[in-house]
Amino acid sequence: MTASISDVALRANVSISTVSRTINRPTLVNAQTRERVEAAISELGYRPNAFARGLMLRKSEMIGLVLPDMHGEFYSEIIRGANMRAHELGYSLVLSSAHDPLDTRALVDGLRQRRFMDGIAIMVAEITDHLQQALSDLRLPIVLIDSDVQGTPHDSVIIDQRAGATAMMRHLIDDCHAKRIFFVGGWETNMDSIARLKAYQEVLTDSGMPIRDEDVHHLDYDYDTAYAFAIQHLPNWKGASHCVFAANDEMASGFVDAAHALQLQVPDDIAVVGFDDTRIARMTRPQLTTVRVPLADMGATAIEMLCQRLNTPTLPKRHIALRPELVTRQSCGCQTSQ
Amino acid sequence: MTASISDVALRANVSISTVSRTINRPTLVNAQTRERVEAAISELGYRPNAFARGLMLRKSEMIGLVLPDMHGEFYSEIIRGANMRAHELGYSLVLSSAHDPLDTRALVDGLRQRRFMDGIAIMVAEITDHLQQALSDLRLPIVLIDSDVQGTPHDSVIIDQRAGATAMMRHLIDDCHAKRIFFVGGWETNMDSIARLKAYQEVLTDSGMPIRDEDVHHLDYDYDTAYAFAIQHLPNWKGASHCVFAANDEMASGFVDAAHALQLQVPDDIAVVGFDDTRIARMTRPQLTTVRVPLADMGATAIEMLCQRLNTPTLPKRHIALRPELVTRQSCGCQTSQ
DNA sequence: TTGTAAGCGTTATCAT
DNA sequence: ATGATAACGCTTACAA
Repeated sequence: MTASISDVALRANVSISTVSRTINRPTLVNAQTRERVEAAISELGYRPNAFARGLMLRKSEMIGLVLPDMHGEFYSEIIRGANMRAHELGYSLVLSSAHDPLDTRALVDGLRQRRFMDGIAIMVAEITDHLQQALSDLRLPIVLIDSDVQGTPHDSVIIDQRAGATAMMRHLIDDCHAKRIFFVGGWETNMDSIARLKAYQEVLTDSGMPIRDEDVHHLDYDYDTAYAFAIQHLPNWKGASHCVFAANDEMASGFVDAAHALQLQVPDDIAVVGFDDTRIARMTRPQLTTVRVPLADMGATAIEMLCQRLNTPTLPKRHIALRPELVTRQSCGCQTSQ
Repeated sequence: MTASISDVALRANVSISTVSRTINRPTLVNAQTRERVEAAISELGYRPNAFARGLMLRKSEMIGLVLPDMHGEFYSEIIRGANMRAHELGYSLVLSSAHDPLDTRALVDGLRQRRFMDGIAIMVAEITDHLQQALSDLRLPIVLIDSDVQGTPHDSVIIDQRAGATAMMRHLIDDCHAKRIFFVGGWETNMDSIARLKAYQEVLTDSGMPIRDEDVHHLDYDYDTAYAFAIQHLPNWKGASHCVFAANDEMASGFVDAAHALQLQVPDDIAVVGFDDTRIARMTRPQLTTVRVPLADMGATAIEMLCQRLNTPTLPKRHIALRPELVTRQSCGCQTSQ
């Protein structure tokens, strides 16, 4: 049987309060008795029982990280960042993800079963009233990740997609002297893709360039789809100072590979840029100019905000937007053309 | 304040035992009182306190997943599989990873701080005596992931690297009629790479083909390194029925891209195959023939074994080896050459 | 500086 | 079928 606090007390010839003090407020106990107690503790291999401790202290130092899905680098980077920061702050991370990204119901049910969490960092594909309700029912500190909900009663971290896409467009026009830019987005309903498209249109307008509907297309974020699409369209799109702005690196990579298959040179016959700065960006030849999205940072920030609120519940609500960063490599042509 | 069991009892005009029964063994309580209690429960929004529950039941239904690192698809797939199975079995996953993959000390300290876990699934880069000791000190059910430790007193899941590499070699020789196969491994000390090299040598020998030292090289698993290396060596390596067997997909992809840069056709001038079947394999042109490593499955299996032991502590120790699966695509040449 | 004792919210045993 | 009551292992006034 595992030793309890009274076993230690017995062995050290003190009361259990002294043992407790030795552990939690060592300065309050006489050096000699403290030594005795510490000896007893290590001899018995005693560890305080976490349940009993939690029962008194009403906290577990565990944080729930709830994600809509777990496939791919996107989520794993968030997890990595969150885990790192949680560890630094002395918290453990309890992972939980829905099977179906859109199944908020299942997600909520999972939350209701919440066991020990002091707070929850949560990312959802779609935030319904039902979910909002469920979240407040939890009566737990909550941080929303990457959900651009206006007037949410919770803290939140998002990524400033608009700023990232704008930086890319400015680079393309100002530095690469692009004359015509094709936009290849992801699913039409995808918030990120929409934000990026908006920036595309704005910068075009601001620069006095025309917005042509036929230059905007929506695919599904997939390499193969983009490759097939590119094989069809690149022959018409090619041209000096022409550029494809893909809404993620996978599609950009598909375009580059398709260009090769068509005997087109990137960036000379057609430039291609991506978004996200995943590993793929550096594994494409030429390497992709892209926008680094601070996913790990977003995870870490979410945890940090949550812990701060745990420590100071009265803190005013905060909504933090993280800025992506332009990463220029060879696929945009500005290096070769200058 | 959050409602407790006695609040419910008060409101439903019953004793706390009846409330507890209503929740845990509903059949033992009269239908009418049960209704009253259930009404009180939902009116108060009552949820049993997990700490108190854990204190009595001596279990949390939480499982620790400990990893040496969290970068990359490798770990994220393990996490994904583990999370899925844990969820299915009604457990939550508590994540924890060392900062430095080799810092077992930090890892152990983290474990000592274990709070609520019923058991732990752990993967370590290197398993020292010190760590072994720490693991037994935990006195917790443990499953080792991907650590080929002989005579470990714990359950374990590993991947049968040997079988995977052998399948690939047989395919290359029997189906693709390769005449000469170059092996490009990862770090020389990497267990996986070593196992794959061993299989390479064995199959060569079994097939009456010579083992040439100059055909075996060790790089660092990285795309860029492989690309640079390939640019140098491919001109000498090329040849009909010549093939590069890279120990992971990243390096294989580097070889393919380098071949293109050198105006070499894959697989006709030189075939290239990889290992792991990561996304990269399908994002390389031609797509990579490779070996699918069941990472998610490994994570899931680890959790499953752990839960089984939790339920039945007397179970004999088990050591499960998961078989990788050959995935033939276009880069090996067997499709075009037949 | 140390000990006593109350209480945290459950479940489980034993009466009734 | 239901209710008292004793654990579970800990923290923390309060007393000494």
